[in-house]
Amino acid sequence: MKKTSTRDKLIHAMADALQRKGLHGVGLSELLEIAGAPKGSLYHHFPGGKSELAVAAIDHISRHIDSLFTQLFTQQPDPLKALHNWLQGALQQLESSQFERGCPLATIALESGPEDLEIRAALQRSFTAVRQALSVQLHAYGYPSEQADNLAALFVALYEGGLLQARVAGSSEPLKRAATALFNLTREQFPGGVRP
Amino acid sequence: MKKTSTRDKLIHAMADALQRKGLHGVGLSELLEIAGAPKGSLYHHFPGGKSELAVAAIDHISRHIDSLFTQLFTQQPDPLKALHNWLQGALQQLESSQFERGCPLATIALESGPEDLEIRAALQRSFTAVRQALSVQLHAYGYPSEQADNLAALFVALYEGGLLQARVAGSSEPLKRAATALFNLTREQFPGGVRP
DNA sequence: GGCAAAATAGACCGACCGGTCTATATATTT
DNA sequence: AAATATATAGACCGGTCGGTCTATTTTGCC
Repeated sequence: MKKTSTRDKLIHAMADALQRKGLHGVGLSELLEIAGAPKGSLYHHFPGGKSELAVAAIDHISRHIDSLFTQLFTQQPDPLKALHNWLQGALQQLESSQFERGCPLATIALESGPEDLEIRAALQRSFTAVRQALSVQLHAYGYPSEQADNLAALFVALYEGGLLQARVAGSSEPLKRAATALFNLTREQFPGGVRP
Repeated sequence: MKKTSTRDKLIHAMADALQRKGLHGVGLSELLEIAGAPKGSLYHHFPGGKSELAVAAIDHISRHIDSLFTQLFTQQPDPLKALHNWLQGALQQLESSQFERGCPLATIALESGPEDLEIRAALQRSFTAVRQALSVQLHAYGYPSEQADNLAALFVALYEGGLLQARVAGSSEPLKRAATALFNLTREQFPGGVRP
């Protein structure tokens, strides 16, 4: 019953590879084998080759994050708690993959150079959107927009930096510790959990 | 007057490449050209090839960070201010390189898989040492050791996640915002700048 | 000076890289 | 059914990858 188009299978294969090993870490042959597609299909759907596929995968991931956020913030209106849930989810994914699957965009973000114009543009869009979405929620929660922007950047940094550390450590401890520190700080800012 | 040994030139070339493009992003030929050395020298000094050189570079970088820390914490006994200086330095390096030079260990940290045993071990050592050094300073400053550990992990996350965001954005703003948010939070914890 | 160890030098190798190209099959449209 | 666009299929290519190997030069030591 799976009607997954070849195009989508390619995008998924690339997205998965990006999360696990990054752009330079996967070869086309590996990608094609996973997707179960021949080379012709790749260059039919993505004439720009590997990097065009990467851009498509980044966009796909970005949309996924977006829908995940709306889901999280709907289930849990307190954005700090929603953010906590977000980190929990990321952590679980990391653990259940033996610390292989971190942030799906981080590796290619660091691998890409200024010459990778479109990849960089896609990444920039995605990260900006994430910070924006977070900031909106924090602002609605009561933070002045300047503070909300700052806090949004800090949360993304916590996510990226925490996952990176956890991956290297082969343990969730660093991310848990960093998250605890940040949540304690924000909690102390609003003692009793009441917002200003 | 330069007495730099070939071995050191190779390590430096690799360290620089790791910071700019990561392990998969550089070829041996490029490395050798930068170092001004032939292939024979590489495999003479590092029989394990590229990855052994990478380990040596990671260790080198780790030692560098270590000495940078002792310097920073000596100049500025208040660890929060020292940490601020640390971020300032990283930011300046990032800016003055057109956002090419971020954390020298982050890219390879994300690229490496569990199969890269020694690289992972070297990275783990290095990150653990950094957190440890930070924690010690925070503890000496008055934080209970548990909190100090947590805060150390958070600061490293801020550094890694902030640099990553700044790199993608092509702007220091995300890191500056994240840092501002964190320093405001820690400042509010000790109103007036006095510790508990 | 003579000799061994260390280091430099680079030709060479097979494997794999991303990418191109032609041929065939499958829908879609008329 | 014929014609046309869309998609699949994979052989093939030049270039580069990391790595090996032999030859030569430089260094340190007696």
